[in-house]
Amino acid sequence: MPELPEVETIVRDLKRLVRGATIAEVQVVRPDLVTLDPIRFSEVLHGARIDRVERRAKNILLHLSGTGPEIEWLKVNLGMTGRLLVQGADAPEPKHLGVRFVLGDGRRLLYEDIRRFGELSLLSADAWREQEARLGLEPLSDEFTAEALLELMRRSRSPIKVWLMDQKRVVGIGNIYASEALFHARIRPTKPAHDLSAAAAARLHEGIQAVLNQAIEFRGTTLLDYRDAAGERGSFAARLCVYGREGQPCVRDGTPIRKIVQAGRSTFFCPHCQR
DNA sequence: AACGCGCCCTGTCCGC
DNA sequence: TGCGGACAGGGCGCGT
Repeated sequence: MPELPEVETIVRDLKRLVRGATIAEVQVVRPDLVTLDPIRFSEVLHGARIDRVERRAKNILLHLSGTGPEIEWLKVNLGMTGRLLVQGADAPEPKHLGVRFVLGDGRRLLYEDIRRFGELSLLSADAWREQEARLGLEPLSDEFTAEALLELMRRSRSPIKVWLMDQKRVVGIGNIYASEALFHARIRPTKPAHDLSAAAAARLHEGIQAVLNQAIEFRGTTLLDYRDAAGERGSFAARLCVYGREGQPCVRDGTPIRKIVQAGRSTFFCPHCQR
């Protein structure tokens, strides 16, 4: 579901809405969503303060104080259908509620997840450092350059579209933005990563950043389930060039968009202008 | 080591 | 209208 732009939108919302808030009470409605024993999970968070909100890859990170020395982070991965919603005390609760955080001022921070592929985990500073070390480059950071991208791609024979979705190299790109970035760069999704030229790497670098930044501007892509922290949809879906547009004319040259399956996921591209 | 596949789960849509 | 199957934004663990 949520890729970097959607997670970034939620993180920006949460910074505004819950930074500095205390957690008065926690109820775990769906125990399979939390990594700890649900009773322990609630106990640890009781009375904690959310002092920072960050994004790394597709994870939302709440930095906590008042949890004791063992636990420093609440990491939320939204999976396909996860949502983090901030609501007033008497707003109706969502149907697929997973975890309810009652805040000090009475508002609720709610984790909802229809398919329950998401996960909430409590981590020590060391445990998070270890996980974080296995994640690839942030595509909107200064370390992500066309040269770095080219160097990383040289090591893999994977089709470039599949390669882009692997969070060990570059993070945050999922099924929608992989197709979109390749369209912008005019690169065929089936091309082996190590076959891309320096010029293609430069176009892909530009395509990735342009697509992600625009999607953030439009508060993400809502196909069906995605919502921001206020429960609102993103509006980038109307700007997608290829994703979900099989058979419709390419916005550049009118050729019908094709859909193929790679590593079990749908890929969309223009067979004429993506070579 | 790198890569492909099945699977976790619920909801929706399409063809018969 | 009902029913089976395919498919949906992610990521893990398994086998080769």
